[in-house]
Amino acid sequence: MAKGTNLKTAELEKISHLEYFNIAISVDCVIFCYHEKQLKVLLIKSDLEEFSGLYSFLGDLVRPDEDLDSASYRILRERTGMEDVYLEQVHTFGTIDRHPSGRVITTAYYSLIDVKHQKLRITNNELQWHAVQDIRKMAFDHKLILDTCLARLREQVMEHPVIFNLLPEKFSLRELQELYEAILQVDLDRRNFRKKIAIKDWLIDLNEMEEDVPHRPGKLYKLKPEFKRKAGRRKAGGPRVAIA
Amino acid sequence: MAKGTNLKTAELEKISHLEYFNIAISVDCVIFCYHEKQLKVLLIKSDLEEFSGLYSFLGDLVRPDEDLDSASYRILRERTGMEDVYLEQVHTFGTIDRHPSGRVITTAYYSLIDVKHQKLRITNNELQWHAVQDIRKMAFDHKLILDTCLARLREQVMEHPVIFNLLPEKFSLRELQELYEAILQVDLDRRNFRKKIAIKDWLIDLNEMEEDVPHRPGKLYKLKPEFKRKAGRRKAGGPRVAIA
DNA sequence: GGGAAATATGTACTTACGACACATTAATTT
DNA sequence: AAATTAATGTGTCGTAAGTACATATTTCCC
Repeated sequence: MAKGTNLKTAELEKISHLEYFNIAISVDCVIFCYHEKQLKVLLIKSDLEEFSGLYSFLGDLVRPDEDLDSASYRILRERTGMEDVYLEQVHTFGTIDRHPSGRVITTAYYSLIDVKHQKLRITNNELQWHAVQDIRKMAFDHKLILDTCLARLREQVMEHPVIFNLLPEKFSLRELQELYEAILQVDLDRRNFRKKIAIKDWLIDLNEMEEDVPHRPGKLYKLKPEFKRKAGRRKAGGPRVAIA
Repeated sequence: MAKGTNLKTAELEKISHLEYFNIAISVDCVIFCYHEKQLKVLLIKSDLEEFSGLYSFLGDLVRPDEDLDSASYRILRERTGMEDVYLEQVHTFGTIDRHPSGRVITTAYYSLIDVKHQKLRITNNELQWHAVQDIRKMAFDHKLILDTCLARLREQVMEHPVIFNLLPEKFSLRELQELYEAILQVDLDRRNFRKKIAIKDWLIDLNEMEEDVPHRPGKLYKLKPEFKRKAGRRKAGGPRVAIA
């Protein structure tokens, strides 16, 4: 009987027998961007017959010689050309029947990227951005993965300055507010919104103005460098004691 | 090239070749209890030479015919005799070198149990409860797992009524407060604490008193049934809009 | 130059948070 | 049985944050 993950010799022998370990492990990347006032994710059309016409997230099997986190970075790099992205593990999905071709356990990561970033290159033209709101069905259990990542994103956005990874370096407060509204699916009062952002003290006023907007331009801001967290093991940080 | 988790025939063939999939997957259970005014976890002494004298969490390899979640339930059932426990997935740890005997990716779950529960049976006398505060080093990367689960527990405890899984059915407000203090490692003001608990409206006043306490007994309460969440896929729930 | 459409800003009300002190009860000791 | 001890139980006030709400200003466009 196995005792913890303390694999004894007997158990190690099992590793060399396929029947005991025919579980594959993959990672799936839920890549969010913000475009045309909508929160979108990067999807690819499934090539399995079972899921014809449905889309799935980008994923791949984890290689024996790479860390789990590295696998998700690799996928991002290979598919988007971007190097320095916000990426966070969300949840691992492991029901027996989630993959029609066999037992595959997958770890989902979510990523936030600036869709206008210079380095972004979607080479594969089977890849498409889909507005989160419009997605009803997906291949595999990917709709569940999407919902789980969305819930996590909403939690994170309430507490941490991660949202800025979806925006270009310089942005206006209107853009920022519209992004919050797109993610949280609520309307926010402009004055209260600005008050709270001011209190957070996350932003630097660039003393520059928007350009090419059809009406009066707003001021541009950027995130203070100390709040830029790309990959994010969430800091354990002392609890703010609000009890419960 | 693999495309998502859409395994093509070519990729499925890889599944039948061990060299591509010699990654084992396990689950580890971080089982918390509350005893003698301390938050404790259930540990077992590692039987690997590399980790002699160190302790690890209970874990086991995931079987091909069980869900990932089921594997953690199985371990809990086998090791504690308990059936209906609070259990939640926390994080998956997948660095290459985390297990000295080979590539093992593990998904950590945390569990909250009432140490005085009638059904609790720790049969194996190699299993011991250790106060979280006293734990310095552990086998594998289990100290990291502990810290991650502790951080998650602290987050959860601030927002959701999960803490009651650590207490017996009936408890006093003092016990509840001491438990919050043990988990969050802070001192709480009794009056403010009671005020907030009252606002939450989680409790039923049983109109009973503590017994066998060395001084004035306090009133006993129990959690309202509608807040009892055993296994907890966290409800996605609409965001409370506090912006950011 | 006038109109349209956006930016920018402040106040009053309400609710939550945090610090803080004293009377009451029951068990224990004298 | 009276006094002591150690806990339970409760309320107020000042401060900070959250919410609702209206008007003046700037720039673009015609």
